[in-house]
Amino acid sequence: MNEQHPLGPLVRRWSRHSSLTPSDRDAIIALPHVRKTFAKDAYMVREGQRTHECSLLLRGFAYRQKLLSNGSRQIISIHIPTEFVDLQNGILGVADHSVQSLDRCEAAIIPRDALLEIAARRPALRMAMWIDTLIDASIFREWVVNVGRRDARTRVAHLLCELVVRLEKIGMGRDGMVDFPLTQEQLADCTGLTAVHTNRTLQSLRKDGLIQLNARSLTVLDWERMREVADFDELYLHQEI
Amino acid sequence: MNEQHPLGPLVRRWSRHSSLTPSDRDAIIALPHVRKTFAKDAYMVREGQRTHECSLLLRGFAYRQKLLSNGSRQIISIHIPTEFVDLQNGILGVADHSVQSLDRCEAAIIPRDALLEIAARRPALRMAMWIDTLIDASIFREWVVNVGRRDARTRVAHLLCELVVRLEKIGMGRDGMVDFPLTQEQLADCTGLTAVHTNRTLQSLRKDGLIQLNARSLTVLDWERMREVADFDELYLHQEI
DNA sequence: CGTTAATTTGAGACCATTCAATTTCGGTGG
DNA sequence: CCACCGAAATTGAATGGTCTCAAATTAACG
Repeated sequence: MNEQHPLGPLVRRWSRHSSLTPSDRDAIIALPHVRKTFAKDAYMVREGQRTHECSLLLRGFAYRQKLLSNGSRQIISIHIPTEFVDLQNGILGVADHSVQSLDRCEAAIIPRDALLEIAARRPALRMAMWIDTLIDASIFREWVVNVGRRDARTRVAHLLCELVVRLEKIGMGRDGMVDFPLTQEQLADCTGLTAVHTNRTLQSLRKDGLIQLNARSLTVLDWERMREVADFDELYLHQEI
Repeated sequence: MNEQHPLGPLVRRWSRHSSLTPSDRDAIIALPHVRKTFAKDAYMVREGQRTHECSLLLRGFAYRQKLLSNGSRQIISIHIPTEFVDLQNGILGVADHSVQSLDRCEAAIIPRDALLEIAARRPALRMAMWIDTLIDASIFREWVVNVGRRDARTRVAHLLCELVVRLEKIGMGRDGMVDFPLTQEQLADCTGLTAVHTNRTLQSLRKDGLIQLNARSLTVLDWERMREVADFDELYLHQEI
């Protein structure tokens, strides 16, 4: 029963962009792993650390960040369940940034060698892994655009759109409403703004009837107009379905 | 003679991060390809285009960009000789952004299927390709940090550092002096600044005796201090040697 | 229900932008 | 070789978006 198995979601994710044989699916399910729970704000990976395993997020949210010498930080990406938070580290061998949990979350820890081994033996799976890292990269590119060339309002709206779409893709959320665990300060660190200005920007989006955001819950009220305001085109997410 | 062969530089680049057997090297050299010259400012890849081939830059510089609905643009990355400008497109199948030449340049156009085929048969080469795309992604992450959380001066300095280091790695440049084909407007589109402010920022770096920049030539005069000013740590380039 | 974290508000300062004009530079034709 | 041209670089002044700092309010949590 893949449906109940902790690695079932990974099978489903990879099936979306790669065509897997039944035996590929079995190979995923057979991956050795241990489940691990992380408290809120726990480090899942530390910058500079050598990698021996990869973490697949099963429940909860996580983010990747880089700290600057002047004390500020930039969040590089947000991760939602069914995603690897550090697949690239498993390949490059050393983490060039940290990963932290956004809330209490659960992950399947898979030995790096086990992943490399199924990658070596199973063309479809290695392609699926590669594609995962390429989609990651595509999202990074869009983030460069977001922080580089969009004003605060558009920038924040774009990030919200991305998260809602990604959450809906994995079935977490309906009618534009999703669980939303980011504080405004974290939102600010995603968008390169200050927390204060992020607050004012959110108020502006609220006032215009575009979103509703409170108590861990985000709703996009007018998807049509939101998409417009956010300059949002989801092609870069490469999620055809 | 790999030294004279157009794909020789690719052998050398991949050898830096992956260990290749002689037969791997031969397989690279045997890749079918055609040489193609691009005029200055020519499109090498267009956003939305389906991919049938990948371009390896042999001479000259190129950049990837995204255009926004408000008319502005963000440059996503700069590419120098020996790099693929669109390896990820070859895998994902559709280009989510454009690639343009920065000056007159020359590329080896390799059929996508030929690359996929050596990737399928040669573990070391597929790993080398994957690593290339992962290093790309790592650079994107650093760019997010750069435009997101650094002020103009640090931001521009950081970009200059990155380019000098990457150019020196491939033997183009000595003693901090490199061929530099970016206009200030393009520099601005890399850093999310305006051309005017980029100009003032460069002047400030010049005034402080950090760089010399004119007529397609950039020299870092005080590498120690420049590194400091730029908040530059090259770990993210993943170029051990 | 107290305590801390998160959000909100206000006012002033500043970094970067905008717009417009001027100067320099690289390339081209006479 | 010089005159010319358009592109690139430079300068100035005014505007504005975002930041900073500090305080007040609200929400989360044990």
